[in-house]
Amino acid sequence: MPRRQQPKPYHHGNLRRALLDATVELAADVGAAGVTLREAARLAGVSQTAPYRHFNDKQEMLAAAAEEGMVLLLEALQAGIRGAKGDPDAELVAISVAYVRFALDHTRYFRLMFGHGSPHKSVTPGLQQAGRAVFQLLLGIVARSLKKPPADPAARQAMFRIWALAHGIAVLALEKQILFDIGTDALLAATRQAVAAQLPL
Amino acid sequence: MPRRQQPKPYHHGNLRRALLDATVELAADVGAAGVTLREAARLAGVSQTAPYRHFNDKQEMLAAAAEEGMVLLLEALQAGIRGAKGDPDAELVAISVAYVRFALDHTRYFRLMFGHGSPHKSVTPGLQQAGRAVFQLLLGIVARSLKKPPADPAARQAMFRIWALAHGIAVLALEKQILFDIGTDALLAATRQAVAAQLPL
DNA sequence: ACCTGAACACCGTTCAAGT
DNA sequence: ACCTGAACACCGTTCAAGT
Repeated sequence: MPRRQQPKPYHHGNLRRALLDATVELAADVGAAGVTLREAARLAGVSQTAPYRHFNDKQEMLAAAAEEGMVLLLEALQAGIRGAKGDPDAELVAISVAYVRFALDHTRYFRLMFGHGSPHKSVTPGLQQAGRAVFQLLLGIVARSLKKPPADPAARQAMFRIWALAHGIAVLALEKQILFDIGTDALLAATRQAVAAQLPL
Repeated sequence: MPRRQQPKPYHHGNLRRALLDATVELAADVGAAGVTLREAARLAGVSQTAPYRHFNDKQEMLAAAAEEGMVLLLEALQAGIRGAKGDPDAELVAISVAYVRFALDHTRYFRLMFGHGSPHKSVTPGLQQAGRAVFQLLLGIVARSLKKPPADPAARQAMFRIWALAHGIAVLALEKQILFDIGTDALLAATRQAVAAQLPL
């Protein structure tokens, strides 16, 4: 989506939006590490210090963009489990596949959220909260699969195993640590298979 | 290990060594992203441009340090499987646990190798080769477990699942994406359990 | 309220020069 | 061979100032 080339009034109109778009754009290759406050300002057609009107510093700008990505991830995961109505084990496979698929489909956001230079979740309450929502969604399914309360240590451990599996696949795929080629379909199939092998928890 | 405060002759003696030590030191917190050529030179007690005598650029310095870490990892993995003499499945559990343990014990190296700003394996032939050796070690075990040749796609897929699992656990643990606390022993136990659940491949 | 421009202390890298 | 010092084009961030 290319941004309009307006006659450029003194007030930008929606600078915050433009800066967040620029942030995601710049994160495409290297992740948050490739994002520069000055370059984002340039893309938004604004002076180098204008971003400070909207964010206290670079970390907050990154965190705001990562938060948007986290909300997108949450929605993708929720949509993913919709197919497996009710059955927790089917939901676990579906949510894991959705996680890896999100990493492949929204690479720029995923890199921004988890790649090089990504902001710590503690930077912003909003980012932390969005991360917690994803966490809770997964934990809830695991708990139902185990028929234990979410607070149970066993549930947390099991959740961690599933998450680590999906996250590990996504990260290795994105960072090209995979020394052999593997297509999208094969990757999703591998995810399905790997998670299924963990069941029943 | 604190470096000696010598009378500082014109020629450093072992600048390359000192720079690599400084690199690992600086990577402790944030990973390679926290490494600065100038700061490494300062730690080595040398001018800002002296590192260019030993490395073509910053990436090569990072890659050289990462390569040393990769060799350490390889040795740790080899030592890890020594206990499970011969049995491939026991070796798979052992190598995965050794992988996660390395991440916890040699955090600075692991962050440097896989964390924020880590050098691409393609930067240096040495780093690429060291990475490949780790890859081959794991692939060999998986192939023996499956009783298939290492070149078989099924072996590669299975290897990828095991690696992703161990890597995912290590990464989540280090990046503190874990929103709950979990001790070292529990983490290694979770690794053991998660890998064992994948067996037989 | 919102944005600019100069300034400061940092980078990585280059290049001529010193021993 | 090995190292220095000045220089260049970049950063993030601050601060006084403009509209």
